[in-house]
Parts: sequence; structure tokens; C-alpha cells
Amino acid sequence: MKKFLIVDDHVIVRSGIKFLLAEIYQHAEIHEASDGESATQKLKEHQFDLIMLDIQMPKTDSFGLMEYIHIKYPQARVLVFSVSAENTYARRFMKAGAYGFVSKEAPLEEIIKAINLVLNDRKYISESLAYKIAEDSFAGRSDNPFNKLSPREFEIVSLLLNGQTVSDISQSLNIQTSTVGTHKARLFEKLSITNILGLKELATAYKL
Amino acid sequence: MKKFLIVDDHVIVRSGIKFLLAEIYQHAEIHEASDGESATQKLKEHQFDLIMLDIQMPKTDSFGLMEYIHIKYPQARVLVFSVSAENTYARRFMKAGAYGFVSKEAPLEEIIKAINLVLNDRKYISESLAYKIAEDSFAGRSDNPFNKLSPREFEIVSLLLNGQTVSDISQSLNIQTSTVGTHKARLFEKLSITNILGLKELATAYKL
DNA sequence: GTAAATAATAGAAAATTTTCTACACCTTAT
DNA sequence: ATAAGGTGTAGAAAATTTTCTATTATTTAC
Repeated sequence: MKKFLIVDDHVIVRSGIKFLLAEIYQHAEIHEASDGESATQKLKEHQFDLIMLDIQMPKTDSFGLMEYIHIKYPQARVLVFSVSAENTYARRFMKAGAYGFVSKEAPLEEIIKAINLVLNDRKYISESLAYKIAEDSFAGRSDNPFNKLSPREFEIVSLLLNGQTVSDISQSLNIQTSTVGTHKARLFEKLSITNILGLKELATAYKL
Repeated sequence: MKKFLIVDDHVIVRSGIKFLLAEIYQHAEIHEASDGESATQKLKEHQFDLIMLDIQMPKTDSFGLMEYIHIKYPQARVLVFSVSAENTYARRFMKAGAYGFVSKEAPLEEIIKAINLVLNDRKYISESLAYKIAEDSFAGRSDNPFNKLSPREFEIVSLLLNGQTVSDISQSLNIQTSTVGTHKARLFEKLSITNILGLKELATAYKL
């Protein structure tokens, strides 16, 4: 009989996962924890086969919890859940000993697949995420997308984040607006974003 | 027999709610929609008693959906879900015809209570939220600059923060780009900002 | 019950941004 | 040494956004 632990602060999400697990593993014993503290308590009391860990919990350092589980209970497999398919997090968690990483947005089949694989000691990350990671390391780059930019492009990123418009920038740098436009278009392309908010998000994510 | 519709982009959350509803209402007919489009489709096909609506969905304007439901299917009760207990949103949704507003972080009992009340034509908001709203109106305060905005302006703020351009919005809302432009200019003026990054900052500061 | 303010809407013109194409100048690798 | 690729630059055209002005409801205030 398998033992599961679900760590997530939202009762609705826990129920959803519980329901899902109960469907696949008829005789499973399923426990829940809504924060790091109750999770460590549960870990003391039981020996779990699989831990489903949400990574965004307000009062809990889920990364710390991940490391703790990996050191203290290395036999337990951890499948990490996140709201958005975010590769920065994924890599760190996998490195810290997680066995799988799956987005809450993923279709049911993918989630089930991830659970089954992880329970059989195979690692799992979604295809799109795998692709992203592969793409990054293939380029021999660190994962910081801003490294792809040329000096001039990076300069323009700063000004853009400073709230300057294309024409402001063309004035500051004494170049034509079309030149600024070209730089902007090229850097958006390189960063795979479509608007200033995307840039802001990236900059925040990479603590620029 | 009650008919329910769950609108949420996360399959896990939908399952959680579904499971919960099925427990309380044994013979309920429960439908799901993962975005605005499939939701409107479902609405055409069935007459729902209760609609559980998540307010943060990437590709969907949930506020617009709320208004649409209220106008097109006024008999349907809508219970709005949000990740964080956020009062700015709550008030607007209630005004737009929602019957209840509950946080995903709320304990199960509270969620059940909300569902039951709303199904019996009673409105529901959480105690903490009620308190916040009361506090706000007591102080008669305009502390939150977003309160200065008209409903339409606020709607446009959401879409703008969602990364939509002026023309995207004009399409979504079926109005002219110049109209969107006017709204945008007016709301920028009211919020004393000059660009989208300022809006993003404000939104972050006020936990919008 | 009427006047005044607020809200939602656009048409037209002006301003700005984006796109497309192109060119010269560096590196860099074969 | 030459081709290939990235970089910085724009002109011109196209597309989008902004601004200005104005109309029509709707709400609010007195």
C-alpha cells in the first residue's frame, strides 16, 4: 500500500490531488499538510512513497522543505507542483533532489504520467520544460536570458525599464527612433517577450 | 437536481471543487470550463444554478465573463473564487452581480457555507473581507487609487495588466481603439502615472 | 425636476511606434 | 581571405496609439 503526502496551502487543490490519487491508487493512504510545519510533523509520523509539493505557499519556504526532505528522508520521492511552467524554479528543485516537476496547468494525463513515473523511480519534467532547459544549456549559456543581448540592446533594456519611451531613448542616445525601434524589436525577440510587462517580469525574475 | 459550472484554468482546482460539490450535492450535474470561451459555450447548453468562477485566468477576462453572465443569465448565481483575499476585486465583482466571494485559502467549512448560502439566494463574503470593506467605507477613504476609477476604466486596467495592447482591448470589448485610448488616458491621469510600468507598480503596491 | 458632474463612446488628426529593408562595420571561424 | 554572423545604424511605409473634441446617457446633487 502506497503512502502519499500532499503539501499545499489550498484545501481545494489538496482535494483535487487527493481525489486524483485515490482514483489511481485504490488502496492508497493519503495525508495532507497545509504548510511546512505540519508537513515536517507528518514526515516524522509516516514513511511516504510520494510527496506532492506545491512551490508557492505564503508562509512556507518550499525550497527549504524540499532540501530538508531530500536529506532527512531520501527514500521519499518528491513531485513538485507549480502554478506556471517556470523553468528557473524547476531546475533548482530538481537539483535539490525532486523527482519531478509538473505545472498545475498541465492536462490530467500529464499529471498522472508524472506521478506514475516518479513512483517508479523515474524522473519527470514536462516536455515543454525539458525543451526550454535543453535549449538554454545547448546555447552554452547560463540561464539568464539577458546574456543573449548585445551591449546596446542591454542599454536600451535599462532605459525601457526606467519608463522611457522609444522617443525618449532616441533623444537620450542621440539616435533615430527607428534605430531604437529596431533594437527594441530585436531584444524582445531574443527574450521571447511581446511587451514591456514581459520585460518587467523577466527583469524581476532574474533580479535585474 | 442542481446544475453546477466550474470555471477555472487549473484541472486540479476544478477536480477539487467538483469533488467537494459532489460530496454535498449527491445528485448534482457538474460541468467544467477552463476558459471564457468554453464557459460561454457551456452556458448556452445548460441552465446552471451555480457558477464557480475563478478570477485569475491567463487568457480570460473573468470580469467581462461575470458581467456577461449577469446580463445574459441573471438567474444563475455566481460564486467568485480568488487566490488571495483581495478586497478591490471583491467589491467590483459583487457590484457586477456576483453572489459570493471566497478565497481559495479559506477553510473547507467556509467554502461550503458560501456555496450553500449562494444557492439559497443569500449573498456571501468572508468575514475578513467584510471587515476590510467595512473599514474602507467607514474611513470613506480614497487611499486605494484604483477606487477612483470607473468600472470600465478598471476593466481596462485588468486587461492592460494582462499584457493586452490598446487594439487587443478594443477587440475584446468591441469598442473603438480611440475609446480605449480615451479610457487609458483618463485612468493614467487619475492614477498619476505615465506608462504601463507605473500601472504595474501601483498594482503591485496595492496588491491588485 | 433640473442642473451639474460622471461615464462611455468615437471621429479625425497628430504623434509615436513598429516593421521592413538595407548597409557598413566588426569579429570569428574555416 | 573570405564567408558568415552579430551589431549598430536608419529611411520609408505601415500600423498603432494618443490627443482633442464632442455626443449621448446616466447619476448625483440641490
